Amino acid sequence: MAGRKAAAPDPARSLALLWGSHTKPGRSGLTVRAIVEAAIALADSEGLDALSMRMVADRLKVGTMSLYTHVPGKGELTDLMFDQAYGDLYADDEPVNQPGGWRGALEFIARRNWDVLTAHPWIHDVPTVRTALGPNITRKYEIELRPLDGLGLTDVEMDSALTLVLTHVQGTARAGAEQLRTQRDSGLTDQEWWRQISPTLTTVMTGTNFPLAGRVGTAVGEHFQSALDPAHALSFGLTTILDGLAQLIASRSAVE
Amino acid sequence: MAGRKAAAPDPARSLALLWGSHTKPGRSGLTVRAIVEAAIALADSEGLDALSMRMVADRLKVGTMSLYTHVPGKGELTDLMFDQAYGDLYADDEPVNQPGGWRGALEFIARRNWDVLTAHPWIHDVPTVRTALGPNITRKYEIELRPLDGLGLTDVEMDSALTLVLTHVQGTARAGAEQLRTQRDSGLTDQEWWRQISPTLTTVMTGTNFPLAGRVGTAVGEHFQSALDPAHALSFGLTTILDGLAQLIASRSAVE
DNA sequence: AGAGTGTACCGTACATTGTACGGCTCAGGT
DNA sequence: ACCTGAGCCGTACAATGTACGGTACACTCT
Repeated sequence: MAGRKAAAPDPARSLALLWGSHTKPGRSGLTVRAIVEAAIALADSEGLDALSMRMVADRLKVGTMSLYTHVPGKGELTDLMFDQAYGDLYADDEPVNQPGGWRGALEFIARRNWDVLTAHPWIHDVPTVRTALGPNITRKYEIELRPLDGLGLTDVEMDSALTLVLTHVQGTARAGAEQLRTQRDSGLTDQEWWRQISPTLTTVMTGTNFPLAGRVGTAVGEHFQSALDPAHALSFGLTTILDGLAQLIASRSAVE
Repeated sequence: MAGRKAAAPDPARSLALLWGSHTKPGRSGLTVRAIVEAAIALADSEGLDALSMRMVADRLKVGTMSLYTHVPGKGELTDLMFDQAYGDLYADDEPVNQPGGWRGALEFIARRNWDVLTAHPWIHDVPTVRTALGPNITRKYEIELRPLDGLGLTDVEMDSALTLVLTHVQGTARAGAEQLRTQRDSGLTDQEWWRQISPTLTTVMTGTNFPLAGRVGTAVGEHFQSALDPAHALSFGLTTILDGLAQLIASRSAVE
């Protein structure tokens, strides 16, 4: 590719795009929204790498370069896709309404974020740091902070706690997505793959001595029929993190 | 690109490469090790996307296609780079020797992993699930499990606890790396960038109402001079996670 | 010494990418 | 009826991973 990275070169332009309505169609019916939706559909099934401007254009029965009338480039398009993907995260229900107080709310947040990341695994490949200012993302941040307000935490602590939970969900979901993608690409399940490399591995590892790795790795493999079980990692980590946060919150309300 | 993804098509071949010694040079002095080291050096400074087979070959004063005599493709090369990057993680010291028991050991593990990820940010872009069987990675797993053995945890719990810590470190380091890369690509610090989009943002957000997001976001921004502070996120999250693990471990030894 | 052989090396070619550039075409205003 | 501007798009280019086929060198065997 000859052009730039995936970073959007003009942040102000991106912002305007993000917050605009984009409902007026051109003379062939092309809309920013339609482009974004087509791109998301393709990315869902093919991945972000496989997503090309040509593919999006073909799906919309439009010339490739017509997309550039509505969207400055691929970077901005992925920004738009990202915000859009979080569009109806909390459309039906809110964390703050869940039973179980802040703990139940954070579990709800984790679950919903997990669902989005599972439905749109390409999100992991979007550079997100400065994109976090689209309307849906901002709204998401607002809603997710609510159950943490009024617990005695400082503002910075509220953000840290939320970030911790979201980072955990993202990391775990990413590992799961990678696992799935590898299985799909290779056409082999973890078990089949393991069986295929097993002889080579034993050959190669004779003379080495990794007793703990062997014991624990085997235990994990037998327990989950795989080297990792994302669902288990999610719940184990979440429980541990919430236990830790409970201590922080308790210490704060004790002072109060 | 015309070829396949970044996934290695032949796992057994990859394994043999990973565990081989690769010290015998060809008639132009080319070695697998030299190729991997050149690739790592380039990736460190330019990133994994910018790393191309041509660049590696140029750096080694060799024709591009000569690399393919030693390495099947780019996918396998990144696998090798990955394992190599973790080569001397614990060369001088081991987690189990640290003061502070399992807690001190996990803090040491987190710190060392953080250092590697900071030195080699491209690691975040390597698909890792099935690569985790190189000699250095296996050794790393063995060493990192040691401080968790004998605490009353099951084998699966030991793996889960370690995975939790490593996932946290990785997620946080990734966010930090993304932040740095965005700054470098755009040539703008977070503050400059914020100043640049600020007017557009206020224009666009008039009429919306996000009191919490505004309050907390502002507090975070003022506290860290940025939207996120990776070092703080690392230590906050680690403390919380270790507090949570302490409860699990205490409950196990109470039963014992 | 000479011949033969396998392997290291590499030049060229191709499909695929994002997008710059410049031309075409049509809707709406005058 | 004509002009203008914007939507649309065909072509071109630089860069990518690597398949393919050729070249040249270091051996072994006679």
